[in-house]
Amino acid sequence: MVKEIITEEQQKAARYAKAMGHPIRMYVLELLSKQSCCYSGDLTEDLPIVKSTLSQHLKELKDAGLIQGEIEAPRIKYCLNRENWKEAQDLFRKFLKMDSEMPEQKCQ
Amino acid sequence: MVKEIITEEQQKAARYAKAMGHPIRMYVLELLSKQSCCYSGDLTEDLPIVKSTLSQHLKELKDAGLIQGEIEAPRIKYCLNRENWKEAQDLFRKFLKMDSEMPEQKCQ
DNA sequence: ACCTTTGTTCGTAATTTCACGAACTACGAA
DNA sequence: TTCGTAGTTCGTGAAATTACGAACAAAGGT
Repeated sequence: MVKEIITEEQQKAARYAKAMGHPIRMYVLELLSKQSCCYSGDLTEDLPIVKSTLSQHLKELKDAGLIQGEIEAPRIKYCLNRENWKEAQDLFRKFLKMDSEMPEQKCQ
Repeated sequence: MVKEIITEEQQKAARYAKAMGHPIRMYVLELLSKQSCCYSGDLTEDLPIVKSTLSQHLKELKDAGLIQGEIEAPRIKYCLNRENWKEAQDLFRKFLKMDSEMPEQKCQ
């Protein structure tokens, strides 16, 4: 689906971006970046989706490595996966910084 | 598909993230953030996809507002859409900065 | 043991994404 | 005007995404 000219970093950044590519997931990430943790139940109360759909979104974030769940019976406590969150931050920062202020560069 | 608790900014950020959510598109964006413009033909030579597929990816980036094409017959010159690129940068910067260094915050 | 709460998994359906090749369009050059 | 180059659009599948409700699993409280 890709090739060697596409770097490992681009692959990773795309993976994270994809996980961030939905308003619900963006909302969850932003919440978790502000308040350290949350429970699925609290989210379903605020969000316009049923719990099973939310569960899928959380799974996507989990699969992408951006969040992690910790059992705290009978609930599950969700937090950011700090390690990967940092990696995503670094990747995006690098990516975003990339062109900050460029006059007129070569065109091809 | 969403609701009011999800902010306009989150919607926008998610839209940009979605467009960035594929290695090919990430590659193109990174290239354009480095070299100001490129042509589709140059890309197809390097990338492992045929031109019609590339055209679709470019269209997605265009629809998301991240790039723009300018006719330069017989080719089309692609550049970043500076205005929206800046908006995306700001949105992500804001988002990424959000938790930079937090000790231990309230959990719900 | 049984019930309640919490969240996941399953089944389903509609939509979107991704990729390809073929056909088409636009435009400059011969 | 005909030809070649550059890129888009169309048609087609396969796969992934999004969403829902129903059923299920886990664990604490009664």
